[in-house]
Amino acid sequence: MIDCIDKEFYSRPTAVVARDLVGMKLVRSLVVDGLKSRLSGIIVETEAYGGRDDQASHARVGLTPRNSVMFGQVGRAYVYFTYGNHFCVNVSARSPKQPAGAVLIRALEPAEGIALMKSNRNQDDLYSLASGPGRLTRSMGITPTLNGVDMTRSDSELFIEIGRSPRRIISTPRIGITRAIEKRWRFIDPSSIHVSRKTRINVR
DNA sequence: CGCTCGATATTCT
DNA sequence: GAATATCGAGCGA
Repeated sequence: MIDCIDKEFYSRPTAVVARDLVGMKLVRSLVVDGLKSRLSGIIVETEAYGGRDDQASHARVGLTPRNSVMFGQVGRAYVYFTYGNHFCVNVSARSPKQPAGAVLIRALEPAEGIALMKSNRNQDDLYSLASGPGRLTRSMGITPTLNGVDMTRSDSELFIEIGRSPRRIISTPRIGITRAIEKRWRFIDPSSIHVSRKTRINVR
């Protein structure tokens, strides 16, 4: 029996959830050529995004069609399209007192279904497969059709399991934003090389 | 290796 | 019209 992370885990302050998700396993269940397949990776980089009080968050402007998952039930997938090319995946998480929040998953260390992930990315280099939010959604076949999916159920197409304990977790300012850069709400496992280029530069 | 640029949805100004 | 929770191609050093 494998543990799927439950709603209680996500019903805590978003930054705490973001930190605790490092080391957990993101699982994508899909059907390829009539066969049920499983893709997974250990989460090695996350970022927390809050509500009105977080000027870097999509939720800072209040509820819109795009960010509605951030205001809904915790433990749901928030998938959005960005920069004209890429998808990013978050899981909604927040303290019960807060109106909105989500954790952006920024990098994975590939675990299961690596051959299919390589095929999805048209890329053979293991270290480039899921080292970045746009890369990991592509390698795992995550698109906005999964927006709103309940990630606390192991029969969902996308969910998170207990993984391993990272040796160490570092926090730094978030990447690719211009507002609220003082918040150190990015969490990474610095022992993993499966991280974005920008991350590595920052850690060094 | 580092820099610039294109892709172009959603939202903001 | 401009900015954005990004990535990879193309180019020059």
